[in-house]
Amino acid sequence: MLHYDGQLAKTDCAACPIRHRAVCASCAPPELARLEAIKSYRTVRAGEIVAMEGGALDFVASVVTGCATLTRSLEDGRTQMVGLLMPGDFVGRPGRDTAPYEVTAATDAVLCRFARRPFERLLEELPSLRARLLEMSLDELDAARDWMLLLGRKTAREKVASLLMIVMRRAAHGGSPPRAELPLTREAMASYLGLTIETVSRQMTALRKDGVIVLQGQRGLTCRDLGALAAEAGMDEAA
Amino acid sequence: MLHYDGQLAKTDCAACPIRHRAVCASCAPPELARLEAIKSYRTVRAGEIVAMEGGALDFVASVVTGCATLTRSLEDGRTQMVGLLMPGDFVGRPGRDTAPYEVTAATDAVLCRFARRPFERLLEELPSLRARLLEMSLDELDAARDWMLLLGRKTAREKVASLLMIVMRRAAHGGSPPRAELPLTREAMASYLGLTIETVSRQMTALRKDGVIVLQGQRGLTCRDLGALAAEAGMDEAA
DNA sequence: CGTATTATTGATCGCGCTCAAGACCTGTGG
DNA sequence: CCACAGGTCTTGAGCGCGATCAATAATACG
Repeated sequence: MLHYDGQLAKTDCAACPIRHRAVCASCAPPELARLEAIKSYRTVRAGEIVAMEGGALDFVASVVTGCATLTRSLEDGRTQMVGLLMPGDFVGRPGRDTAPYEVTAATDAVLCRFARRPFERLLEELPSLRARLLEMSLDELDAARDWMLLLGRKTAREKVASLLMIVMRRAAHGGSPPRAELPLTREAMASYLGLTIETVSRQMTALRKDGVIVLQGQRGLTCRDLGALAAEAGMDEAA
Repeated sequence: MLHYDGQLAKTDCAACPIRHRAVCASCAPPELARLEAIKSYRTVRAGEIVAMEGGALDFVASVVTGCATLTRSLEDGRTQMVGLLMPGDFVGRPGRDTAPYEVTAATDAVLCRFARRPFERLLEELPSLRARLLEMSLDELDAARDWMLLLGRKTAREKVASLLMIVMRRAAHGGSPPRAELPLTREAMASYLGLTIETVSRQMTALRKDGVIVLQGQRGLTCRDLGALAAEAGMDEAA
């Protein structure tokens, strides 16, 4: 994983690791220059709250490195993760000035931030930016709907396997056998899956004992047979 | 509820009941004319499948009257509703030609359809159309995230109360006490909530016996105290 | 080292599912 | 009018999955 601390302000967009995936992906160089003029990087530490549920959100941002989560809560403290943001993903909502959910850094992370107002103006002026944001929003919506199927109908074992599949797809360093570092604590996994920490832990143990996965320490994850994991997850094998 | 059968082809957009809410809401008259040139109405009967999961979807549409649902399924038949479309809501996904979920009419419904290709071209040419679709997609995403909190963390009683709140907000005929017709069968409610039919039925009975709601027949619903219902749902009272 | 945090494992409980029966509602035909 | 069928909804009895409560183990950090 790249570390930008210190030299971040100097990084230009052409060298950005998420140049081709983020909201700016389809901007041509002149458009990119407009965005670059209003951007600023911000490093946040694991656990840091970036925006409060119901609080002001006067910027939007792309996740450059690391991992952030969106969570919603009930008054009595029950919480549910409603978004998992990986590098390239977009935070914030143009046209609204308060956050409907809490945004938290799951790991140390770097954000590429834009003040909301100037970004909204650019959104009106740059068709490729608007088109890309629409495309990303529709992808998010599809992902949210898959997630709803998971929350509503899958068993605990299927839920855990599904999350591991998602992580392997998005965070696996290429290599054989496929390997990844879990960006989430057990608590965050439980929040994602609508389960308790204990149940997540038990299912991880069960998948390990059944030979579906191998764990290295608390975060390391290897899976020799992604097809078997997908089957446990009740997903199409189209990994 | 309005019935358009027969005279549908003649209805012009200016008289459309969803003119100010649908994807066309922010189009000026000249833009509207472009849309009007490619639209066609389609009436579907309750229960009719509009698009198959994984099947071709060569059109997009607005729901004019009635109610449609989006559902995703696991291979063994478990299904979860992932979208509930009321008048004004948008069906389909520009830029993708297969449906990632099944689209079904929950009640008799009227759709205002646009062939996908021509609609995509208009999307590129009409900024107000694109802006409105982006806004609607972001609203859908927020709604999906609320729904995820419901699926992951709410009890059966809270889930049922939440659904009744949503219906009262969106479908209640103004009047005191607030009254609405449920557009969903018990089966559809269960699919929405990630519950079984039996549990939905039991919770409806419990809410009735506790005086929170009054049922007229199988579909009629009256609620004298929306605040009490919101409290049962674990929602903010901002109805 | 000691302390705090995070993860695992065990024992028990209870909510919502399953299986089953019966009630109600609607339409059809005699 | 009733008889019957097919569907939808309600109600009951019992069970099992995942939650809860509790203790222990592993890891991180001063």
